[in-house]
This record gives sequence, structure tokens and C-alpha cells, in this order.
Amino acid sequence: MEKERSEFSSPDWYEVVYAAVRAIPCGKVATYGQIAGTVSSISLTARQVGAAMRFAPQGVPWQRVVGAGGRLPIARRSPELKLLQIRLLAQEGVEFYSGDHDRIDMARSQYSADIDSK
DNA sequence: GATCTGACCACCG
DNA sequence: CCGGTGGCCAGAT
Repeated sequence: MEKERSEFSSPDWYEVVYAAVRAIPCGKVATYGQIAGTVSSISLTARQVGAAMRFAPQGVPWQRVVGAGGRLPIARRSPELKLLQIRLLAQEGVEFYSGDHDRIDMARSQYSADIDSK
């Protein structure tokens, strides 16, 4: 069924990205590059994923998408969103490095896609 | 159709 | 650890 999105010029592939983000379970996070890799049907880069997140509608857990190495590149754009993301993730049980609330413990909370069990 | 920009990422110093 | 640079691909002008 078609989606009415005349308010913004959101390309079709946005929906695909959102679907991948929704697939991230609670308490886990994925990197932008990871999402881009998950959507192998199209050739997307991490930047494209970020651009899509900006238009993320309600129901999409955008907070579970983080930068590589557990960093929060969103901080450059909006310090407020950074704090919001940290708070939301902490609520879901995602752990941060001790003493550094800006970094996520990827080794523990990164979502392993079905690509390869490693 | 050329150019700039971007919720990125890896590399180097 | 911090900052700059190039590469990536799609949208906006």
C-alpha cells in the first residue's frame, strides 16, 4: 500500500531503512554502517542512513542507531538529542562505559545481524 | 548536469 | 585523545 508522505520528499528507500531499524531488539544497538550493510538490496552508505533518521517517523527506535565505536555523532547536530538518546537507551538497559556517558559499550550491546555469527 | 552538503567511517599525524 | 582529510552515495539547489 502506498504511504502518504507529501509533507516531505522522502525517497522510497527510507522505508527500507526504517524497517531495519525496527528490527533492532530492545536493549541492543546498531551502527549506521551496520544498517547500511543490512540493506544490501540497495547500495547505501552510513550517511544515507543518517539522513533517513532525520525524517524518522514515530515508531522507529532511532535511538538504537549509533555511530561506529559506540560514539554519538548526533551530538554535533544537537546536544539535546544526545542527552535524550542516552536517557532512552539507558532506560532500555543499554550499558555505557563507566565514567563516560557519551560512549556505549558496543562489545555488550551491539546487535548482531544474521550476517555471520561471530 | 555540476556543485555543495550531510544524525558517517576509516585513516593518519 | 583530538583534529584534519578523503571516500562514500543520494538529495537539494
